Amino acid sequence: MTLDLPTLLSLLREEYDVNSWWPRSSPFEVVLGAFLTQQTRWENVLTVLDSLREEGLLDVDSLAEIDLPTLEELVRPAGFYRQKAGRIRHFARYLRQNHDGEMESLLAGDLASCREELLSLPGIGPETADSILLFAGGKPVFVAASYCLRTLGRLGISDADDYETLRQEVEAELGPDAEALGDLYALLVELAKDRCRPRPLCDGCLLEQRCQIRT
DNA sequence: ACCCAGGTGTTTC
DNA sequence: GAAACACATGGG
Repeated sequence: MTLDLPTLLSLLREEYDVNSWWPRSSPFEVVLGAFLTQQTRWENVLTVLDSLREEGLLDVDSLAEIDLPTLEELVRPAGFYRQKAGRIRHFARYLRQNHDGEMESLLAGDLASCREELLSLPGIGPETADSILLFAGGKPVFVAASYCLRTLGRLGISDADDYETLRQEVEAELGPDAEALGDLYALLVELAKDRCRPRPLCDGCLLEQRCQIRT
């Protein structure tokens, strides 16, 4: 029996919980999380988001106006703090300058132009752009992270070898269903975190975790 | 002490 | 063009 994407999705939904992924945060907060989580554990991101919230800085104007050294100190627990602080402040300033500080405005256009605009900003690459489109904008895109590429490859579900190919493949197979696309991405990451625990996903289809597999 | 994490940008062959 | 490197803290 071979596994298709909808089947894998329902199997993973039985195994893992995905409710912790951006639990109805504001779109702007999703953006902050998307920057902060780059190459960083989510627990460390929460530390930063919590302290920003505590300081009352979790809004566009505050972060557009904050002085850099202060923001750097707040971002420090999430690593790469100088880069991330600068990029976050730049995003806040850009949003205020070009979209009246409203994420709804940034996310208003068609998918392709939104994506292009996000990708033009410093610190936003494919994964961050698609995370924002999906989790802040509710747009039906798949975040084809390296985890997804590797895991779907190992399962024999996809032979895509680059980000764009896998993204389009999955979007074509699951259809424009933002919830399904988001769950699949989140669940594949949960699966990857749950390393070194071989797990039968279906008859004759054992997913060995990536004990020695590098991302 | 070493390896990795919900990547991106720059430099180098 | 791809590969290699820089960015950096925190937890296993």
